[in-house]
Amino acid sequence: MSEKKRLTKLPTIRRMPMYLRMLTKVQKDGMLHVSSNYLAEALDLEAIVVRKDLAVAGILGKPRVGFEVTAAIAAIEKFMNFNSPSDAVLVGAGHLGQALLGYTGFVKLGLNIVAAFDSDPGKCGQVHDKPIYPLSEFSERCKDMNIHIGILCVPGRFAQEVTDLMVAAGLKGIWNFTPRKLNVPDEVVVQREDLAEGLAELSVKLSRMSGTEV
Amino acid sequence: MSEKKRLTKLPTIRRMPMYLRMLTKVQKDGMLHVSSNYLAEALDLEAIVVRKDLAVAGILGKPRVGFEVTAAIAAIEKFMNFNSPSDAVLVGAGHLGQALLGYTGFVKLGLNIVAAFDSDPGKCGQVHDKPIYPLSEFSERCKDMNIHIGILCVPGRFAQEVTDLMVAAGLKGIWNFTPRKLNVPDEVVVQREDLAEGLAELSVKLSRMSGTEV
DNA sequence: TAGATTGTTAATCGATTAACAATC
DNA sequence: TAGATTGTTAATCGATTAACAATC
Repeated sequence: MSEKKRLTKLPTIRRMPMYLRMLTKVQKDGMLHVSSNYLAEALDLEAIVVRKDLAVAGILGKPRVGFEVTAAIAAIEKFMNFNSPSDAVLVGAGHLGQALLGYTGFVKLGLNIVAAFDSDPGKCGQVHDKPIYPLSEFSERCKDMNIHIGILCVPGRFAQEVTDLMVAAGLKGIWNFTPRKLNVPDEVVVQREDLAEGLAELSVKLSRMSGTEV
Repeated sequence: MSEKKRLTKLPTIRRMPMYLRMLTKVQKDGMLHVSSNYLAEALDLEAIVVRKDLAVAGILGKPRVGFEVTAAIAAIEKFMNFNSPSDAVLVGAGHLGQALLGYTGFVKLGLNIVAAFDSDPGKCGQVHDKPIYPLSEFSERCKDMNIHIGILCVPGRFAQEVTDLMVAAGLKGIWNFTPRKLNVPDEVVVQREDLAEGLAELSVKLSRMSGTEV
């Protein structure tokens, strides 16, 4: 029903982890309620943005009181499906790969990295309590574990090759940390993560600051 | 002059590194000219977006011919100031820090990471040909080297503390890889890099794919 | 010349921001 | 009650997309 219900805009979606983090902090601090104004201040946003975003996740506040912290946390987790984490695998256990592998915060955001793969046998073994397998075992293990999400941390020149492997193993989503465009079938989702974008933004903001307009 | 000239929109700025990469590749392949259509196809964009963006960087093409590859590369590099890299330092030589330290692609984008710092003496030494100094030497070394950009890769709970150190050392831009909001004076620019945003986007796209609308 | 590809100008779309009545 | 804070509705802003004349 309501098949054509309006799709939530992406900027709002992308802000959800921020709200969740801040609400959790605020909860730890013992606050039972929080105003949009408080959250906005703490997150460098406008209060109206916070209210609109929370409304999207089904969170309504009370005038004079604000938003109930615990309920808001629960609502975001439900809305974003953070409570039923998906298992994921990572390919490319270099520094970046290991950094992601060791980051414990993803589980709270619905992502559970269960294993990594690397073509270098020397990298195989155990890192951050996560097993690293030879890439040759990729397809078999993914199917065994019923994996749907892959994290791509290999050098750019191997990006498409490993992507093909991921698609063949039945993965449905690829988090792409290489600066390459990946060719995938329509039913596979690719999320690019290109640090160069942020760097470009930073340097332009800096030159604007110092007067060297761009 | 033209102090109030229109500021280039950020989305365009963020796409510049992509164009530069693709143009460089195309150049290596021996192409002298390239059409907006070709670039769009290769980068998953619309041709009109490519043309508008390139125009912003001062690159004009010729009907029937397209854009001159070498000139376009030069124009982007000039527009983005990629040719005069800024020296930067990094704090927090964990896995993420080391990954950034080892990534050679930043120099082409105007960022030259010259050293890292870590509070753990065990981490100090040399990584990827870059020196890692004790954090206690931060301020002195930054001033000596006339550094203006800092990359923050420490655990979240140290984020503000190290930020204060950076500000005190005279840094003007901070690339923030922690999920914390940083308090800085007005004249300091902070660029957030929050992987959780991309992850949230990916998981929503995935659930949309599989019918579980969000 | 004919036609591919450009830059420009206008239209659309989507997100943010503003204004304000509702309400606890 | 008075006033802080909400949700809603409308206005603005900015980016993308569409249409098309210009031109090599």
